[in-house]
Amino acid sequence: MASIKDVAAEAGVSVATVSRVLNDHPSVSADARTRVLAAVESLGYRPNAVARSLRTDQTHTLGLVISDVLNPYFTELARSVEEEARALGYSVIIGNADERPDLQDHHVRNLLDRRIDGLLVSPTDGGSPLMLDAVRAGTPMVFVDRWIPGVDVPVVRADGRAAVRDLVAHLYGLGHRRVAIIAGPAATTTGRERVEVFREALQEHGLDLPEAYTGQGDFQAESGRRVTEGFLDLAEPPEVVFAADNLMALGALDAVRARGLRVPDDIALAAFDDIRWFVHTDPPVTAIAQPTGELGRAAVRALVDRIEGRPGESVTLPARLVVRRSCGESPSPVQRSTT
Amino acid sequence: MASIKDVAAEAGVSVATVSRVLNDHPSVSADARTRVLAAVESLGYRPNAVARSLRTDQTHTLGLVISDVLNPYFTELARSVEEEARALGYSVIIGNADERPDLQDHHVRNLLDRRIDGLLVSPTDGGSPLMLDAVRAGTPMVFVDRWIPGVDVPVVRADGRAAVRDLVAHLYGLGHRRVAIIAGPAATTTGRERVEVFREALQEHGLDLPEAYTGQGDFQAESGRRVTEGFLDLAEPPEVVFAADNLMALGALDAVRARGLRVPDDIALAAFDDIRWFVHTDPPVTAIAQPTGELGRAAVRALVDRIEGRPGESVTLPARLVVRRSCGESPSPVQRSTT
DNA sequence: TCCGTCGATGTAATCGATTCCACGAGCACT
DNA sequence: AGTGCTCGTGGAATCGATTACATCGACGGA
Repeated sequence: MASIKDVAAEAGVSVATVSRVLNDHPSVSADARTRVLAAVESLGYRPNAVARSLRTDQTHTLGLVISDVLNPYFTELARSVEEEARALGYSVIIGNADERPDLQDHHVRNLLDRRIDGLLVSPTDGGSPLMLDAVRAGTPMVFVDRWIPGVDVPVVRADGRAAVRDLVAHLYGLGHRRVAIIAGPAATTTGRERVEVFREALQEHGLDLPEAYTGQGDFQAESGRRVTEGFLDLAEPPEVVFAADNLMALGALDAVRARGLRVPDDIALAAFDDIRWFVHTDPPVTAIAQPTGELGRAAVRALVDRIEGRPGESVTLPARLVVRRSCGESPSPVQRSTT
Repeated sequence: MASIKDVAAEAGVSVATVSRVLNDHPSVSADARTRVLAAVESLGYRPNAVARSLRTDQTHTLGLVISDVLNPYFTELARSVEEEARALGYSVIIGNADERPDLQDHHVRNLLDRRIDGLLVSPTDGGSPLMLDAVRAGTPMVFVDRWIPGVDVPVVRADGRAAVRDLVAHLYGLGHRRVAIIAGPAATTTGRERVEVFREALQEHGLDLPEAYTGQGDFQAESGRRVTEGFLDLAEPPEVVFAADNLMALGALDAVRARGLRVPDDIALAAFDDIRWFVHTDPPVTAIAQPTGELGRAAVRALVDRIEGRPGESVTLPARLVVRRSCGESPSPVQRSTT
């Protein structure tokens, strides 16, 4: 592959001049410029990004460590992140942690070794020493969706409080009283927070969330299935199950279907995270929708701000309830969506 | 960030010795080794992958350019690719072409500029000059799922011929005679091939696939919706629609639902690519399942073989039909799956 | 005419690693 | 004792870019 030296030789100038043309530095003659460009063209020269990065100490690359690629919420996030980054002149390297702290660390280490300019993370756990070190060392970082409390890093996330309150009101209005949750890992902020917010909202209606009705999941489908099985095995199963993410809701559907039961007649279901498929499931699933694309874009903007020396602020956007049929038919015509 | 020089100074040896320890070269004394390792530890030193790549001309990185991240088939593929690559000591950089040739070229160029060791592509079109140049220049490459005919690059893919034949037999057995397809872009091999195979299978039953019943889609949901609308507007709509991928099937479901019609009573539906959600859609969708994970792993193995100087062969694995309820109830108990 | 300035260019240092080559010490063999 | 190993080590070149600094010619003003 042709290097800058080959171009210089072909154009009959020095490598410095070639570099100046390529980075459109002002002081280069029109004549030299055209000769260099012709040489670039004829050799099919492309600058070596590795060499450039070594010299300039910039890779124009962002690292994105997401919790689970198989989760449509995160793939949509990844997509919007890449789009916005591209618009700002950056590329993105994605690492999939698969909800495993060790894999998360593997990817963070790998990305740091590659000297990415900044890191976007939705942490799977309470904060590995590795990540804390990176923050301390001054690596530009932004948390998205989930975060690590007590670390001075901007957080871009959705606030589900109002939507969860709407959901509980909806459930209450349909007559449901025995309500259960499939929680995410307690090591994650979203894992804890969604349970707390849900419990508070229930209390406002005088309902509580007993131990037996809080199942511990890990945000992946299999755990949703397992926890739901447990609920169905209880002497008095819940009337509704709220899954803290879409994959655990999928697992819950699996469990219900495996027993030959029906949603919502035998047991109702709601989920955090709305995805396109929920419109077409049997029945369509009531869910809390996050402004996923906007979150991804805001996170990139915050990170690039940090990288380029501007402040880079936290952003919180509201989530909203999308009512469908999985919790039962509304007696009154409340807001109903089919999209 | 500490460099190899800092480590050398701290350990009281030369950079050459540090490098030897790090790459466990045999001829280095036990004493020097322990001093170096201690220095590495105390400085928290991590080798700069950028510098290393520049010197060795290896990045230990594979590029993966996929057609659409929002397609669960491709995210599953991406996941298995990353897993296998990691096992073999490589990282993966994913580029999402979003079914757009220009974006595909953008990513290919970006990856080549980064001097990735090899490229895994499922091309969105018939072959951009850029990609052909890369092949000619000797970049190790492997096509996965889709390929470009006439280019000497290993192809790892599923053969859907038998499964499509099974599908047609199934449809025929259920009494369907007016059969339509939502095709993928003619510029892609899978786009063309699935139509041809389907048409051939129909002919074996004496059925044909008229022009009006072959809709042109682009593998994305919106096109599936649009084409299905067209079918439903016909004076004599088809009895079955076969979508050439899962996203177009989703779009078809959208169209059917928007008219207040039901699958399979008003119109039956089948899809290429099976995904978890198809079990829970209303109704569960009959689909052709590819061995996605195995394809991803085989593709990585073939690519790494090429990179490391071994042959690296094409692989074709069979797809299989998974019958569910979206084409109507089987009169006879044929193979039926609920998973 | 001379000097200062400016524009265009080249030389060489530099980034952080790897690796070829040279060198000295220690040891075995003759 | 001299020769020829091997082993451990350091010096320095190298990868492909960017960029500080030096140089040189032209030109304008005094």
